[in-house]
Amino acid sequence: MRAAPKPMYQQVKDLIIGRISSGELKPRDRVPSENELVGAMKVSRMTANRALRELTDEGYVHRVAGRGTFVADFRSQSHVLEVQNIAREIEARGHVHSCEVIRQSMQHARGEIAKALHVEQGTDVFHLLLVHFENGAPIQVEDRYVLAEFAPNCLEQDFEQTTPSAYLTTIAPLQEAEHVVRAEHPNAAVRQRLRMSADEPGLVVMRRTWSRGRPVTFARLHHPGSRYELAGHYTPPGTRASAPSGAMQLEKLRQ
Amino acid sequence: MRAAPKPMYQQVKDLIIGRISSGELKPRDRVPSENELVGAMKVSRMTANRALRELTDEGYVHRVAGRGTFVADFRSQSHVLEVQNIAREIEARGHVHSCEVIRQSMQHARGEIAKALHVEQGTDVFHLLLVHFENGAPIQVEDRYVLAEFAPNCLEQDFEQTTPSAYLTTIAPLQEAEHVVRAEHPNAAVRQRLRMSADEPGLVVMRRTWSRGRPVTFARLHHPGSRYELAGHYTPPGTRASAPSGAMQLEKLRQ
DNA sequence: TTCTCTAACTTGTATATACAACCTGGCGGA
DNA sequence: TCCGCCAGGTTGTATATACAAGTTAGAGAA
Repeated sequence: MRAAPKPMYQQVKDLIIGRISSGELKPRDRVPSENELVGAMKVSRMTANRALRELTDEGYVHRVAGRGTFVADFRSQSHVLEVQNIAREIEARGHVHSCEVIRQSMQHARGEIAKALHVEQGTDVFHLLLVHFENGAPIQVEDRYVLAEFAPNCLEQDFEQTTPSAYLTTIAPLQEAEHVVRAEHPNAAVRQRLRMSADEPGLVVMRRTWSRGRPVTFARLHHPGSRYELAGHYTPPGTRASAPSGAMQLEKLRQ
Repeated sequence: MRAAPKPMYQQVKDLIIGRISSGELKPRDRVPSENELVGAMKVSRMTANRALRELTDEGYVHRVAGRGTFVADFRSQSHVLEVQNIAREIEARGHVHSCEVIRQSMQHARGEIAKALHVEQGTDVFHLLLVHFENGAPIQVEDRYVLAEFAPNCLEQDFEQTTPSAYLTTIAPLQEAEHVVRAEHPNAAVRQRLRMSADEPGLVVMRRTWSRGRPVTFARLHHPGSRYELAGHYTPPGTRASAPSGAMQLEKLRQ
């Protein structure tokens, strides 16, 4: 059985993606121009153009006529981060975000953490426990584990200034994300940090993120049900949205 | 001020999208071939090819070499329906889905319903109230409003056989979706139908869907927190997933 | 009738070429 | 020195052409 040879435009795409995934090309770095690819890979300019254009659609790179092609800032507004950056979300509402670091330590992964990150029991991981505030009111407890190998200088970061998700995206592209949303009563420790009453339901987002083909971080995000909700708006690519800031409108509707 | 003329490939795309949105072209209908577009719109074949190729990437059409281009089945596995079809979701788990219709009536939209659907107070809407069961256990109360003008024969449907969302997608493409997820205590009526205990938190998904540029349906989906959770897996387009059925794995992780 | 093969049409890819618009650095003049 | 302009590189689009490969309908043979 012979593998069908990949089309040239796909080979060009794979080359660029490979350099980005490996870290050889970092965000804002310049990607070879169409003409350079013509010379280097012996393809026509149209083929190089198609490859770079598709990489643009897929969010890997960003092109400016007259200047060149550049590795995209990981992932400016892509789905992957849609739920992720709570600081930006709060600021977008015009409110003040602040954050308190409860724990920032190195641990050995055990049980479900090792399982979630696909590593052996005992592998080094960083454990972060933060509380995020919106205008002074606690709105999220972030309980996060990060593969130590992936983010070696995690302990030196000041997460009261930069959220973990913002920090992690500066290290490498986040390529896949998985989340599970659940309603449940938080345990006493979380409830106290979120200043929730005993019978208030909590909204928990469990989130796992991949980079370079393997899971690198796993987080449990606890929210008070009375003060937090998740909103999403999906438009098929290539359509201009017809809903004027739709999510905001729905947020106003109370049952 | 002169509007810059749109590029030809975009004009071709707009033409096809227009015919699909208007209903002139229905799912599985044949779309003009590249050569027909060359003749009809005076463009080169490469330009027609680019237009149809991008429409493929965006999920509007589906192409088969040798046969032609066809309007895609709305929306086979796109984001828009990701959360939507609970019957398929339950069957995918190998469980049995059943459904009980509590109410199926015509009403006049008032208050927040009229607001959510962007129509005048008193506009005709259908009100559906269903309970979905997984292996006999109630798992979702679906409280849905549908614009009567959009789905005139809504009262004749047997929703115990076909879920409303499956039915609605046969009428017209669902182009945009918006949802808000919230944890809250359900009211007594919902709690009773879902056989929830008094202090069990509920997971509510409020969902609004657009077709042909306007909102056509608005639904509140109530779930018992102990038996239901939302899972999502995002992969940037053009990447092959590296997580083996990732969402299923995370589902196993209990705190 | 039934089967086979071919002609015609379809998409998928690749190249060479062309022109427009945009951006930057550097040269030359004031 | 400072400013303006232009050359050359970059992307964006469009066309004409070519060949490969998948599909189908129908002609023609058995």
